Amino acid sequence: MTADVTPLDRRRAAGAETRQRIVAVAEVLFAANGYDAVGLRDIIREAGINSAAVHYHFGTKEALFLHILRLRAEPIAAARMERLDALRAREPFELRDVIDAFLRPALEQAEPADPPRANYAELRARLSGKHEDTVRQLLAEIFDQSSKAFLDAIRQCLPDLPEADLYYRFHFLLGTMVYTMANPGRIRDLSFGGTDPFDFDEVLSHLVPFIEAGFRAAPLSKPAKRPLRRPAKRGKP
Amino acid sequence: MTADVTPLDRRRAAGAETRQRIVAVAEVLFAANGYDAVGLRDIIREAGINSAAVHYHFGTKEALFLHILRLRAEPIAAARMERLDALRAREPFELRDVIDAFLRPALEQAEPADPPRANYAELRARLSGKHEDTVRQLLAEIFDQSSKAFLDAIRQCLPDLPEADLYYRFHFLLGTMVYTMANPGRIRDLSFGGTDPFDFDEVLSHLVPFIEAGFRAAPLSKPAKRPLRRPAKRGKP
DNA sequence: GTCTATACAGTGATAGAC
DNA sequence: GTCTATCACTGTATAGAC
Repeated sequence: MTADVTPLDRRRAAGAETRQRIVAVAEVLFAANGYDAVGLRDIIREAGINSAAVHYHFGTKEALFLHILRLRAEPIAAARMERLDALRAREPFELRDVIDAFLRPALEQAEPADPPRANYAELRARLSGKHEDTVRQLLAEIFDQSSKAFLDAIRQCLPDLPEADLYYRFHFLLGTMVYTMANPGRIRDLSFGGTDPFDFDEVLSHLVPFIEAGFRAAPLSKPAKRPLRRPAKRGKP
Repeated sequence: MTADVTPLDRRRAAGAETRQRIVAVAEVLFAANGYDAVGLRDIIREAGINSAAVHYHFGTKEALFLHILRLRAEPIAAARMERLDALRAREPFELRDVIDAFLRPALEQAEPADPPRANYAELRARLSGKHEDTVRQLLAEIFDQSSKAFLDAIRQCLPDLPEADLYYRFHFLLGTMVYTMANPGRIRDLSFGGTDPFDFDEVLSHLVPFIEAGFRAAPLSKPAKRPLRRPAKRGKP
């Protein structure tokens, strides 16, 4: 039985372990120093392997990064859907709970972990503009489904809000979220140390009411260029 | 008189022209392709000069980029102060006008120009994370004065808003602004072409009411330092 | 003072031996 | 499946012409 472990099996096992070690080392370095500041040679030194091993397992440095980014982004999308399903289970739900369900999974990840790992915000923020298109495509693939589900939920809470306003305001929601996650400590600087560096529970307690009020602002309903179409009260297409 | 033009003067004039051409070429390339995607060799080829000329005038590629960024950022800060002064000349002013005065100069720059030039949002967005600290320092130097003036103006409009809430909400304001400027066309994607790609006047007409409503939301008015800590609500053993 | 020619140490990627 | 050797390319630095 034990003799069934062939040299090939042992190599495969070693390969899988090498792969894991590359990811573990790379994600910490990327998150701490940024994509461009980390050379492949830094990764291979820390992981005790050869440069070609990275290329064998992941192809390119960019692909390695995207692999890690996906690793941290997918749980966020999943957690959002889970929370939204929980809300839908006990309708009617409140707008603020929908907003909270969307934001919390993303902000939670910024908490420090042991063993240290990257979080989505750090990775997303520290990527150079060169790979913008690839990243945008990856994130669209991961987040589009849940984003659409949340747009539906918000629309359900605000049936009188014109579609254009809904999309604009969801866009603004994304802006505050990304900026807040990408700039922890920024609030502290502005306020001369008056607020906590990054307590995601406190951030959420400020962010959710802000966004909710924004969503509840009077819609534009401007008679100008293009009269905005009424959403036609779509319940289910 | 005309004989007073020495060879040195001619060299200086030529030098200034070279400097200008470097900036003109570099800012278009940077804005279009991103910092990392543009090599110094792309710039020198397009400008018809040698690589050491760039090194002579600006020292490093990063310094050249920061020079251009400053060139586009400073007018924004100046325009903000100008608009705020105009508001203060006819007090009392409205919160929405303060917000508009802050956002409009930044968004206006995104309009296309001829000859083509970079705008602040493109430059800021397309920089890699490697130079984050340097950029943050530069932008702080440029924007801190006007930001503080606007914080004062907002505080004047909302005298009952606690300081912590003020800073948080100003931070959220920055987030929506940066994200919107950095992602023109993002709204169009979300809404399947329902809204304009980048009409800064339309964007402002949506953004200003959203932000104003956020600022006017009920403050947290938390009694203790840390009331948000749920003592032992953890359902996990 | 301004700029050209040239060289240098670093990067990510790759071919091919083992 | 893993490694050595090497590639083309990057940003930077220096010497020296004008």
